[in-house]
Amino acid sequence: MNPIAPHTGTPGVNLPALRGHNAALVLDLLRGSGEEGISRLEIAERTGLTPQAVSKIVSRLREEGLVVEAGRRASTGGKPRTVLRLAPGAGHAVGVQLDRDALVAVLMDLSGAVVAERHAPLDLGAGSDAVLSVVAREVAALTAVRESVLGVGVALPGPLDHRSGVLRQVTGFPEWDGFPLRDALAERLAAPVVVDKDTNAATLGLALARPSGGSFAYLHLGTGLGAGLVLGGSLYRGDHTGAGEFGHQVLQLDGVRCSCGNRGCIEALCLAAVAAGDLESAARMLGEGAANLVGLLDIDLVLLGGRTVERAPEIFVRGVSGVIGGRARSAVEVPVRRAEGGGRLVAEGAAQLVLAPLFGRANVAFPANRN
Amino acid sequence: MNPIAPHTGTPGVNLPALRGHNAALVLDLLRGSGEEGISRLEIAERTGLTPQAVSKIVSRLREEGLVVEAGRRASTGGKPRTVLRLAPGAGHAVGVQLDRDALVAVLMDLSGAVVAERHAPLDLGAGSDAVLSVVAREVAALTAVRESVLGVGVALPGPLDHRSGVLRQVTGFPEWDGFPLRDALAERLAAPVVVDKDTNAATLGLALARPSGGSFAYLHLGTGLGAGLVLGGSLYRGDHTGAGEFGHQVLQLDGVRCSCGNRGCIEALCLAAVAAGDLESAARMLGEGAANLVGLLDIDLVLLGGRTVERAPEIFVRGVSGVIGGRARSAVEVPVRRAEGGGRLVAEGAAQLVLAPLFGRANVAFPANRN
DNA sequence: TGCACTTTGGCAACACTGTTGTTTAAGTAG
DNA sequence: CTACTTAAACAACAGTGTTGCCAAAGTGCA
Repeated sequence: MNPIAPHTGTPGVNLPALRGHNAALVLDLLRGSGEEGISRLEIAERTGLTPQAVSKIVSRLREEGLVVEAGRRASTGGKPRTVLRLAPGAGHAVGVQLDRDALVAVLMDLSGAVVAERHAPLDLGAGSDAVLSVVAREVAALTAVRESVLGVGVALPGPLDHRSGVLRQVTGFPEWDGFPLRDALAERLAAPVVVDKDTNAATLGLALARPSGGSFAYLHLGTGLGAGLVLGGSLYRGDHTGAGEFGHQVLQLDGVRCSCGNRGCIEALCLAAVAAGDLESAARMLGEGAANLVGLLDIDLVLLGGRTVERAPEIFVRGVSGVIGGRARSAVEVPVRRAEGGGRLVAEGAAQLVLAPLFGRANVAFPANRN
Repeated sequence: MNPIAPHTGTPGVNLPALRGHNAALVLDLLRGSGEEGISRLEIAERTGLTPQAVSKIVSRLREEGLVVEAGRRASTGGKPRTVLRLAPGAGHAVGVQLDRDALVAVLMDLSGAVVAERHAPLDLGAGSDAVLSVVAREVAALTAVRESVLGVGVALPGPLDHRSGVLRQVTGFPEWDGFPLRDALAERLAAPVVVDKDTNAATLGLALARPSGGSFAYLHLGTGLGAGLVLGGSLYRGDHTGAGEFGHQVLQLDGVRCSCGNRGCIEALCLAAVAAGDLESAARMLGEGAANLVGLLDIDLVLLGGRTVERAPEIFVRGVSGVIGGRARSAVEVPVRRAEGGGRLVAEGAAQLVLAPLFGRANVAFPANRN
């Protein structure tokens, strides 16, 4: 790829791009292997590259300090395999979740482990300057001692364009409409910044916690209802970062009026049931929407999260699972589970917005990717 | 990629794979340029490859007979650009549509033009032997004089696994359940065969008719209701070839009973309205489902097709467009159009199942891809 | 008609990729 | 201690796109 004259259309691949791709692949396998580690030959088997190619790639990564040898496996009759692991301290990313009334920030190492965490109150309606100041303060506090901070990922509710990092109208806070959050923060922090929707960030975090490949949906039921989609192993944002508009799916043509102006939106139905204290009913309606989605996208797995789900996870898991199982047009059963991660899910995902490109796990254009 | 020991996980890329990728990219641009052609420098601009790299690639493709020079552009003050075109006769593919009562087969050249066409009656319930005989006869008639037939694509209704080419229970014809159509046909025809759902084939055909990139949905309303999805420029089949199950999306929780056992499926609602002669109402309900899908997947464009739509295209386009426009939560308008192609859409798409891999436009594993 | 200039595209040398063939390292088994 | 097995590195290699340079083929103006 020519970095000077940007091309249109599908990119051609040259040797540096090839090298980067394979290196990212190896790093991703190392990341996925976690504490256990992985040997060169296992990497070769999983990538289809020759052992010698893997040796060369690993050798380069070791020189860069991203990979370390960590013991050996038991012998199977010959020389034992050398275990490789990601050098966790080689890089860090900050993830920030901006919510209506609170901020959560984490410092994450390359392996995905959270090494520091901060919480602060926030008033998203207090104006951009005030909000940016809080963010800058918390980020500074997290990165005070650390070097090698690769960038800052920011996740927040509401529609936005993750490529340009410009917000659209955040629900309830019209003053943010058109605000170039990414560039403003990047200048203030003097670090690369990536911005995305909170559901997308959470979903990315969940995606990276699983082996690559496969498809799942993350349904988030809190003060609103949204979804994140992972299709074929990678986060699907849509062409305008608008994918995952799950809450305003119409489930009842002549149903109750929703704040969006339509009738019978699943969000309105669900939240009405929650307000009435009927969580079982809310779970079943969520299940109907989930079943629509599962059928449409041929999805393997449904994960549930959000404050309302956390109030009674078993009820929601059982309810959603029941409806999907009842529809079951395919032979394969689709498991429904509660999303792990709890209150830090979004902030962790935000940090992964920065790390994911290193592992070839993001379609996000990340400014630090110049090489 | 090592062709002997198949790997698991994301594939590593080596020089042959890189070469193949870039060659496919160039071929796809040539295909997309159609009659007009495209010059080496334009290819370089669109791929980001250097002009010299494009020259080398084009030179190889010309040696293989896939590309020819065809005149020159007007000069802009210097040596005029040489126009390149795909050599249409360099290869052909056969596309076969199997429907409940009829067969349509086309012979397509590399450029996507149909050079021959056959229609025949068919009884899909007459048993595999009888059906295969009809297919073999029609394919033989089409390929009698031609050489260079790259393979045969077959599209038919009902669920199946496109990777293995094994049918599942075709609606209304339980005797096909588990039949290995791809392998059986490949043996009988002594040619590579690819099998896919009819909606997927039609959608692939539509996708190849547009510039690469972008997302759209093709909604097919005939005796049933299905959808094909193109996300980020490539056909999305889902992990088990089950994506596009649009018809059994529930739109009315307490609605009329559907043949699938549920209540309020959009297919049941639409077809009931059609049966009652109320096409406007059917169009609006189709629109509600389409709007759900557009929001969920952030889609750019909706194409409508199928026998029922063809009865009154304007009504459906207007009805669906009205509902989507009314929901419009994003700033961008989503156009709704009738799918071009008419009765040959599926058969043409079936042929494209064979051709698409040459242009890097398919995630389908095609046996002829050994290199 | 001739000359300067612009633009396209090929040729040659090059840097660097993963691959192949071979060797060394580091174990187990008898 | 020897024979065998397995892992990983070393060396030579084929082949990719890139770079630098030059020939080809036009336009435009004196």
